Amino acid sequence: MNAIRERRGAETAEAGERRPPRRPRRRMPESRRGELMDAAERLFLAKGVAATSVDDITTAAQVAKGTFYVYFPSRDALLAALQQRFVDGFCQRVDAALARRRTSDWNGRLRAWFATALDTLLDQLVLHDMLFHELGHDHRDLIHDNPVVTQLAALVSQGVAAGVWHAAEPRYIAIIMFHGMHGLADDLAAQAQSGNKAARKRLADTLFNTFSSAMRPLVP
Amino acid sequence: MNAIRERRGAETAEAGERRPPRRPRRRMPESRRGELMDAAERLFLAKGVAATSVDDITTAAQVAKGTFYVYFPSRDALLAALQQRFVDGFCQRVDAALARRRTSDWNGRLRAWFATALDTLLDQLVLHDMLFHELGHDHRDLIHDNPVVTQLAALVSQGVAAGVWHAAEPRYIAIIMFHGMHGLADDLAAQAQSGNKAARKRLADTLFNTFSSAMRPLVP
Amino acid sequence: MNAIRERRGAETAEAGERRPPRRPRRRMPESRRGELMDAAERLFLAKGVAATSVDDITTAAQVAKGTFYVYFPSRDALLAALQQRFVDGFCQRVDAALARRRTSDWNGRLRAWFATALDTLLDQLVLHDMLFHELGHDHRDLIHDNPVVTQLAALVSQGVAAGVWHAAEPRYIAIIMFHGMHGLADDLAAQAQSGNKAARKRLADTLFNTFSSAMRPLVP
Amino acid sequence: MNAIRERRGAETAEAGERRPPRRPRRRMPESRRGELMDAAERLFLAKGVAATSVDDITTAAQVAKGTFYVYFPSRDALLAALQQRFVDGFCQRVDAALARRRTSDWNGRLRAWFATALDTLLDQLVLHDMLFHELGHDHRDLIHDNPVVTQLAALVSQGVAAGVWHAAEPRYIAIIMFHGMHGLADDLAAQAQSGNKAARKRLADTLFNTFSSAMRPLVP
DNA sequence: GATGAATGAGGCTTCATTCAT
DNA sequence: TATGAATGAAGCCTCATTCAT
Repeated sequence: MNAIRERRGAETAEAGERRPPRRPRRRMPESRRGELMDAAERLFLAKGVAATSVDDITTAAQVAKGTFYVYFPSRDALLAALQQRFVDGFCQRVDAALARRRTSDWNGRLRAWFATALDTLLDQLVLHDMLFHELGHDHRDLIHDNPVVTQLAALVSQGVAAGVWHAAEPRYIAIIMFHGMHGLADDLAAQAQSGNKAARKRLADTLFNTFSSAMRPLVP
Repeated sequence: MNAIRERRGAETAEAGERRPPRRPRRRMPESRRGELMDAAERLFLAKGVAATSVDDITTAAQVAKGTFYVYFPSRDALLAALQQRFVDGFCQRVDAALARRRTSDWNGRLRAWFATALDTLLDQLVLHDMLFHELGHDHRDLIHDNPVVTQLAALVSQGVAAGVWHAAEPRYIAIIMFHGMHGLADDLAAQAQSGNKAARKRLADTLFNTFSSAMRPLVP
Repeated sequence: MNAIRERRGAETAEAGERRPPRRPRRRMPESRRGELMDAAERLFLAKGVAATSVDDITTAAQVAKGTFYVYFPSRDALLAALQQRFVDGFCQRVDAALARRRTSDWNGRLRAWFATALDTLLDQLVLHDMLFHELGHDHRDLIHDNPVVTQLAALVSQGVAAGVWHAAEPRYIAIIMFHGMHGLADDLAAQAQSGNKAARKRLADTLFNTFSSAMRPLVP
Repeated sequence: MNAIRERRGAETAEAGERRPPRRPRRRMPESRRGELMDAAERLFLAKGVAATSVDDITTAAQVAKGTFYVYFPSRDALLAALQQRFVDGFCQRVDAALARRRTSDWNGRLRAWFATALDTLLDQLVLHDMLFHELGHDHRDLIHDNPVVTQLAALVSQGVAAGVWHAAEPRYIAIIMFHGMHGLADDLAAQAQSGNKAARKRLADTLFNTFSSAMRPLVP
């Protein structure tokens, strides 16, 4: 706080015309917090994280600027909340997909992994990039020390243990898979084809073929 | 690239009461632009792209603020120049490495590609990330329409044409290779092992084995 | 700095209509700094320190808001500068007045001290109060560990040593004198009579009589 | 006055993720107003008037923010109430002390005035300064048109009328006394000696001696 | 070419106060 | 009475960029 600059409101008052009536408040308590996050996500997508101000967000969410700070201590806190929400959603979707296959169906699960991850990512690729690339380094660990990579590495290890795959370094393979998948998704998006289902299938197939081939045991 | 330079201290001049008049420096005016780029690169590395102002850059480069705009039309233009410089350097190194192998030595060239790319990237991974991740979306096309990927795709295609490899989608494979390599590099860096030569070798081997295995022709 | 919120100017650009021509800058270099201090002083006097914003100040000084921060690192820094200027001026005036009397003219010098201090204070009493009362405690030491009090205490001590006055605690007396004088000045100002020369004289007389009487040696 | 109270810790509740619902407290509603004043006083002392928000106060008083406005029309009103409470307490203490002396014991009463005023002030000097210096000018009239000064002036006048003292301008003398006493109190506090009983006595003696000497009738 | 004072459009936060419940 | 979510006006400060010298 400043040395002086006494609390406002007092001397600012001057004339008696105290603030005009505001528009109705206290709408349905449908989580103002979630509404702010949604609005922010929409704007980030539309004009970029950097170009979106708190003002933009509150305007879009139809609340007063000050309301933002009722729900988030700072603009950065919103970013973090959005990231967490993204990762949680991603993991949930992939988990669910894998859970629908039998444990012993190794190739089926690997194929499902690629297909679901690709789908999930492409469905909100731009959002993902906004959230995780436009951020400082510190925040990107979420994607590096990723539960997703860990999960994938486990799948590979188990397949290797089961004798269906060969891989000297399961974790490395998992990383290559994850980032390879990511690169393809980016590429598709760069061609404005993220929505192209056939293209997605082709990508998933390429990934599956590439890695199942790469992990083909030497002695069949 | 000469990212490593004098390092004239932290340059944070504490804001003295009255700054002494800067002696008119009569260096080769040719070098000014490069000096600004070097200073910027140093600062970006040290405190991040977003946190570095034009003022910081000119102060570090020991020129007046206005001078910046003599050499760059805008702050963003400097960023672009830095990116270009990075990509050029990367390509040069990889090109040189490949050029040392016989054209027919496909596996040798692929192995060389991985090893060199990994080395080059790891040598300046932080800079790379600053330059290509902390940027708005518009600027990241450099990485998508990447000369590096194109070059790699060509290598794969030629190998396929020569009958030594099998790949239904050479470009996709190239993308997977590039991003897989990238992911491993990031991972190594995340473990603060970027300088570990043995680890680098292991990574390059994994990449080579994975993809040469993935591209193994069905009928040998 | 924020995690993101990339430097402005870039994406804010949007349309090509880059900032409109500004009004002529680079006026006479008649110390913009001093002009800002003067403007601030005027406003502080008129509406109070707390109620005066940086914006008000720059508007009054006819410079852009940003210009303020070219000359002062913060609003508080301006306050400090203003205080220093005030104390310096006060001391100078009183010193000059005392210097015009012979050293041996003890009563003359005491009388001169009261008259000059009262005058100086009353001439800018409101300013003084703004500057030193509306401030946090830390800043008020300027008035406590005051060069003025010290100087006054010295005068008393010397008079005592010379045998013309009696005072067991010269420093205490000096403090009482200083604050008593201050209280009378405040009182006069509270009656909107700060400009009343006759009243000032009466006050100075009262002070002189009171204290010369209080310090009358027991054995004349 | 009950400035010293429970002292429930620093009250800075760290802003937890979700605040637990405050249990509806059913205290004597009568005490609420006083509790708010006490909390405010504690906070003002601890962090300054300007740095203390209504929110801080209600949090410390363990009531909802809105409750504040049930008891005070504005933040300023609280300040005024606090000032009034202070002045009342001061006068009461001094009155009580004077009442213990015989009316005709002029010097005894003057001495008692100095001693009591000094004690009272020093006991809560910081609070006094917060309340009366950190305020805008408008509010400081309480100290100018001071009941304390008025009371003191009356004492002097009566003493003069009784022929025991000489003073051309009783009111001026009273002002000088009051502010001189104040200055000495500040000085003692500035040396962190407010609690030093011996020092207080010395100050009171100095004041009494100074002024009884100053008011010594010319013809004894 | 160089310079650096000046600009002014924002950005982020804070907080006194209101009012539906 | 009591509550606390919501408000929105202001405030301070940053910084890319311009331009007279």
